[in-house]
Amino acid sequence: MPHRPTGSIRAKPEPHTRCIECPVRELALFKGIPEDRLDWTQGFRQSQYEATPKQHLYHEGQKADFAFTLFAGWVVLYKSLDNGKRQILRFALPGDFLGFQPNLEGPMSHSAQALTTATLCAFPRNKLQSMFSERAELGTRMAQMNAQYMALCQHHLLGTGRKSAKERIAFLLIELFHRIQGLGEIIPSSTEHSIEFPVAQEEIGDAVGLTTVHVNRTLKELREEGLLDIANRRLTVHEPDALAELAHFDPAVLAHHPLI
Amino acid sequence: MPHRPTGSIRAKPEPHTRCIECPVRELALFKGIPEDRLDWTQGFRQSQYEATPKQHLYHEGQKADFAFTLFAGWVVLYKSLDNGKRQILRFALPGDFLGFQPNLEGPMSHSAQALTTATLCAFPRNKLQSMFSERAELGTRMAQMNAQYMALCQHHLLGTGRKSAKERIAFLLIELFHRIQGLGEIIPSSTEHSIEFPVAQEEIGDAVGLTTVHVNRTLKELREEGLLDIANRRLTVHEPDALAELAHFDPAVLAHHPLI
DNA sequence: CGCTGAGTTGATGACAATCAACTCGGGTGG
DNA sequence: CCACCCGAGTTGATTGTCATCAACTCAGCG
Repeated sequence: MPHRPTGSIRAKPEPHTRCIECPVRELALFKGIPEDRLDWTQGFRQSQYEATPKQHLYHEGQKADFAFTLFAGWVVLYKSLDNGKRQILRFALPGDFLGFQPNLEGPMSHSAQALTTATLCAFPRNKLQSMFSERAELGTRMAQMNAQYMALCQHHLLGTGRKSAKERIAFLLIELFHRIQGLGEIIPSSTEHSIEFPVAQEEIGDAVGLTTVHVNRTLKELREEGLLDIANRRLTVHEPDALAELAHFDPAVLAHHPLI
Repeated sequence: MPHRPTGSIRAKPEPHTRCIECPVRELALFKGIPEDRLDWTQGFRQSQYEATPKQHLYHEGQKADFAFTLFAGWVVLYKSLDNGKRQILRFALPGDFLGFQPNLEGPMSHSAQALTTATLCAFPRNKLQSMFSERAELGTRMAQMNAQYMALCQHHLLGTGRKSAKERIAFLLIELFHRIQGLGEIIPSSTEHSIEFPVAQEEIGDAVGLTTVHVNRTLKELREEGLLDIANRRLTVHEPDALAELAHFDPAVLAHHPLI
């Protein structure tokens, strides 16, 4: 599966959401920026984009023009091997920042692909440098967000390295369940026990390092144990506590922490 | 293997190295800070510490008093599972920053343990907050360093998820080889083809997600193929290019990139 | 109505874990 | 000084988890 480009990014038709009324602002990079400075932040925002399912935002190994704040939808970040295998690094959800890396000008270290229709706020990469130098507290905020993503990445590393198939899958599902629940009203269609879940079994496999066949069998086990159900692009978690325990998952790691 | 505390951190006897003469300053958090401001940075530095092999700097799940810049020696960062397994997240080398995470006041997300005698520069965690707000470019620098560590973490995730035992081990070894080589004269005892390597097979296993037995067999294969040798706490890489190719390793990911 | 992509199931095999025994070198204490 | 001890490394035999290959179901859709 080469995971090729499927088109380029298209600007969303006007009107664009303004920073001041942005639903995810307090989750995202501009958290803590005073309201009277939001005209400044808006100046750095090239415009809003809409991506269609399977569309790539940027490609591993190629230079990219933009970094993004995700407004709505799901995006996967992944790395590929030349034998066709891929590893999903992160499921990006609304509020997440995509595309920050040490060398802002260099080729991307990974690819980003929309899983659903996704709305994004685009920042020209060549302006990020001056954005960070003009308002240096953005650097601290970026460091904090990055540290959060790092914590997630480290949890998955622990999982793929040291947990069984069942534990890994359980961890991924309960993690995504909690992350979506944490977004609250921003994701309207979630209920106490279920969330919209536009993730195929193949993607679960690519995230936890298993084949689709084995993911399928493992999901069947979890289903038969009454822990969860996946049907119609919807994940229902019947026993969140039992699932969390099986997965060695602690919801505290997802909490939003102060720093800015 | 419970990996328990093995003592608490001891202050290094005077005199302490001053920031201005710090050998790793340009690799570390204070890169780019003008020389005439280094008295300021020094004010945040509690003091220097010396850790002995196997000693812990902080423990997963417990609060810690300090974050550190590593001066000299090797430190491993790892997470544990209650069944006794552990996953090494990163081998920290001189210049690396240890202990930054989203909630500076909360319990540590992972443990840090010295592999060799290690010299560290300690920052009280409760002062980090004000350090970042007083000189906000430190935030940007921290974000950049974190992004670098993130890239490493993602490479390892790709490895444990999608590569064979041989590829993973090859990757880890060539990565550490290049990182040490990149430190140049700071690590005097390295030569063109060999570096000091205080890493036991058990630690290699904990890093790449394999048992010591399997690490041993795989190292034997690599040795018999003439790619490398490990003996007397020293790693010799006979065929760096072949090893890098086997590992799908690109040295460019370790390059130091500008941002500050 | 047949096509397609995702999901499901079975049979088989490979890779790595596990269990167990043994070597070897460095350090310690008798 | 030597014997013993211990931790790290090495090797063999066996088991188990997950990959691979292949076939088939099923729902959605042109």
